[in-house]
Formats: sequence, structure tokens, C-alpha cells
Amino acid sequence: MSDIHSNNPLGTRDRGPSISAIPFREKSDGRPLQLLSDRERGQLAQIATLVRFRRGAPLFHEGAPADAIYNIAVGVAKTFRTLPDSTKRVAAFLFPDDLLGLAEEGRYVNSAEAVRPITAYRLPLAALENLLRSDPTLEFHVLCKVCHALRESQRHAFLLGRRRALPKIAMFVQMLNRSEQARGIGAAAIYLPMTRTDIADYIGMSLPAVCRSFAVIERRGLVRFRGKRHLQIIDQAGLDSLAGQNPPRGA
Amino acid sequence: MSDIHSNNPLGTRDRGPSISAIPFREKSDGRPLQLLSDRERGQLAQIATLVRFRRGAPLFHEGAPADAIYNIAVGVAKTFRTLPDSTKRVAAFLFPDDLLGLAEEGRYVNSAEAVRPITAYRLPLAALENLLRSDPTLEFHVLCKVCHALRESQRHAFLLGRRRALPKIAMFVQMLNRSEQARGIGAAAIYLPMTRTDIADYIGMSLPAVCRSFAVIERRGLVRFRGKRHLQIIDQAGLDSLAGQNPPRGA
DNA sequence: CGCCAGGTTGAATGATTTCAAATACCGTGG
DNA sequence: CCACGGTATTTGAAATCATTCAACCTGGCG
Repeated sequence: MSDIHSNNPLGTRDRGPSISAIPFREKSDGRPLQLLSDRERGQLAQIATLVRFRRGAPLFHEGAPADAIYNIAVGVAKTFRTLPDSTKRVAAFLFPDDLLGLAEEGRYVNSAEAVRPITAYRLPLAALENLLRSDPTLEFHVLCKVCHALRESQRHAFLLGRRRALPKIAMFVQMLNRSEQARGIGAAAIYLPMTRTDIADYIGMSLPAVCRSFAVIERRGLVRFRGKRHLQIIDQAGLDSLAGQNPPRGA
Repeated sequence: MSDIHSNNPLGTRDRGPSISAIPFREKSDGRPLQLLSDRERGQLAQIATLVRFRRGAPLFHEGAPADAIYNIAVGVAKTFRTLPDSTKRVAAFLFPDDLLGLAEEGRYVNSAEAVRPITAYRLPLAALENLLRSDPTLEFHVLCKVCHALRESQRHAFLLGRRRALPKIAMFVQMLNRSEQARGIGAAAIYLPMTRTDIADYIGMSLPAVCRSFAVIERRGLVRFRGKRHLQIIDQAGLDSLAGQNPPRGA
């Protein structure tokens, strides 16, 4: 299910855990900044192990004892909760430089699964807590990251509060776009690493509604699909206005 | 709009800012714990000013320069964002022992307003940051509180992801119930400090739908209203099952 | 080459939204 | 103490949109 490496499978990228976020106070032109110094990354690397997960593999389960948090180096994860009727609600998609493993009273709040193959740093909770308590600056950086995650979650809630399908899809596309641009990925096309079902479970719509909404915004000329998992924004302003409005449109 | 006091308007309660949360690792039987020691509260009090807000008064505005965060001592606040068409989405309700004032690049992410008259500690950001960077334990406590807020936001998103009105209302009632029980308020009746419109903007439904849903759960004997703002849970198990299910019910 | 998970499309149903009107409530001033 | 005015809330009826159910398609992989 997961292999443990102590070597250097990431090549030059392997300088230890990496965390980025948009700052709380400081200006950053809307882009996430690397929060950790090389020294901090080294410190974290000393308590971390590098772990891998195949696509679809679980990182941890809701309710299980939380013994570590994870920092994604490569790949994409989702966190989710399962309802009694076995439907799922996706809480977040996690990308490189993100942290996951939120717990309450020592137990994971969500389940997590690899949406794309993952390489991650596993940070045991006890060691991490010791490190944080001894290094206020590092701790401050983690605090910034958690604030970032809180803003993301609120943005997600904002999206979910929309009652119409098109604004939801439009907002979702914009969030992905921002996220990829922030990570410096070519702006040519947005890559959707998750399935349509994942998207449906994230934005609170049925699977058919997701398909139809994508079809509609493509037909309206706002975006263009290149295959099922790549889409290009054609009319940014059109998407903006769709994302920013509640009432039905005239045209 | 707000009065500033340097005296002791809270009487014996005025021992300085107060923050509680359910711990990340430690067991607490589901209840939030006071995170701050008396010494920490004293330290925070030294940089804090006590401010009051009348019902309906704004604490700060989305997009405005964020110079302070607030810690509620008495009262209830809401944070929200306004859409272009002037409808609102409520991000959270804040109660005593909560923090508010989330920012990004130095600007508030949400607006905030007093739902009930508020007495709060105003903590200037610069001074707070200095304090945190010099006191890892205090900083750790703030980190725990932000993790708590993140869990709450995810729970909110989970609620918003439900597609049916009744599960939403049921979950909302349960969240309020838990929140009030946690703060040690008599379990006899739940008090709803916010308007129906606030509730609608929080759970992502129209105002009429909120009224109707309340009417339905009362008619079904799950709860009983004592006036518009007090409700008593009659059938906890019934609410649970309503809150925990997606598909339509047979009976 | 066939299978299967993932994805798309169609049609009918039904819940929620919307629009509208009526009612209850609260604080205030007389 | 009561009348008044405005806000908050409730209820009704029609229209709309997303869900549901179901069939079909598609692409990747063994």
C-alpha cells in the first residue's frame, strides 16, 4: 500500500518538507510563498519519513488514531467523509506543499485518499509537536499554513452555498485555475486530476449535473475541453460574472 | 459604534482574553477546553483593548486592512461575504472564547457583524504576532484554536453539501446544540441568537425554505419551539437519523 | 478483444426557489 | 399602557432547476 524510503527519490527536489501559503499579513501578489527556510526544512526532514501511495490508496481513515500528518511533495490527495448511506463528501483536494491530517482528540476527522500517485513526508505528531514547541518561527509558519487552509475551507463553503449549478462550476474552475497558476503550472490549460464523481462530491451536486454544467459552459464558449481532464479558459470575464452572481441570467 | 474601556466592565470574568477549543491530540470528552493559562491571559490582556458593539454593528469589512483580531468575551458575531447582487453568505457564527479576523495579505477575508451585543478583546496584529513569536506555548494554543476553526468550517461545508432541506436543518440544530452544551448552557432549550435570514445564509437555503423546514421538524415531533428563538429537542435520535442521511425517507 | 470503471445524455419527477401577500413581533413614542 | 411602524417571519401558489433513474457511450487495461 505504501513504500517507505529513506533515500532521495525526489532528486534535487528532496530538500525536505515544503509548505507554502498566502501570508496572513504580508503582501504576496496573491501567490503562495514558500514558508520554510532550508534550515526548517532540514529540521522537519529529520523527523519525517518519505512515503508513497498509489492512486486510490488510503492515507488514513476518519476516526482512526491520528499519529502523523502528511506533507505532499508530489501528487494529489482528497480528504472526505462518508455518510451512512455510503455517499461521500469531499472536504478538500490537496496538492504539493499542502498539509493534511487534521485531527480532533487524537483521531482523524476525515479520511484521505490518493487522487493521483503521491509522494509525501510523514510527520509523526509527537515529534512534530515537540519541534513546534521549541521553534516559534517554524510554528508560526505552520500557523500561517493552517490559516491558509481555513480560508480555503471557507471559500469551499462559499461555493457550496451557491444554489445554482453554473456558478458552482464556474467557481470551481476558477479555484483550480488559481491553484495551478499559483504553483506555476503553464496557464495554457487547467488539469483536472480528480474524477467527475469527486468533483460532484466536492461541489455538492449530482454527477449528471456536473457533466451537464461542464457541457453548458463549454457550449457557451467560456471554456474548451481538451479531452476529459484538460480544459482551457476562453472567456475569463464570462466565467467571473457567472461565478459572481446568484440570480438567473437573462441571456 | 464601539466604546473603548480600560476598566473592568466584565466584573470577575475579566481575566483577559479567553480561548477554548477541542484539542488536536488530547482527549476532552468532546468538550472545548480553556487553552490559556492565567499568565497567558494576562499577557494577552496587556496588548488588548476591550471594545463593545451594538447589535448589528460591523466589526470590520471584507477587504479592509486587517489591523487586529478579536476575541469575543460576551455576545455573538457572524462573519460573511457579500455577493455582487448584495446577497450574503454567512461563513460562521462566533461565540464567547472564539477568535475572528481572518486575513489574507493584510486584508480581512470576511466582513463581521454583531448578531447580539458584543464585548470583545481587540488584539492588534503586530503586537500579537510579536507575542506569539516569543511564546511558543501561547502560539501553540492559538494554533489549536485555528485547527478547531478549520474543523468547524469543514463541518459547515459538509452541511452545505447536503442537497435536502431537512438534513441541513437537522444538522444545523445539532451544531447549535453541541455548541451550547459545550459552553455549559442549560440543555433544556437551544437559543437561536441569529435571524432566520442569517440561518438561511448560513445553510445555503432560501428564507422560506428555512421556515418551512423548521415547521416540518416541529410537526414531526422532533423539536418544539418556545417562541421563535428557543427550541427544544424532543427526539434526539430522530434528528440524528435525519441529519445523517442523504436519500429520501420512506416514512 | 472484451471488460469495467468512469462519464455522458435523456426524460420525468419533485423539491426548492421565487414571487407575493399576510401575519407576528419588537421597540418606540405618545 | 397602548397605538404605531417597521422588521422579521410565516404561508401560499407557480415556476424552475437539479435530482433521479436508466440507458448508452468511451477509454484504458488486462
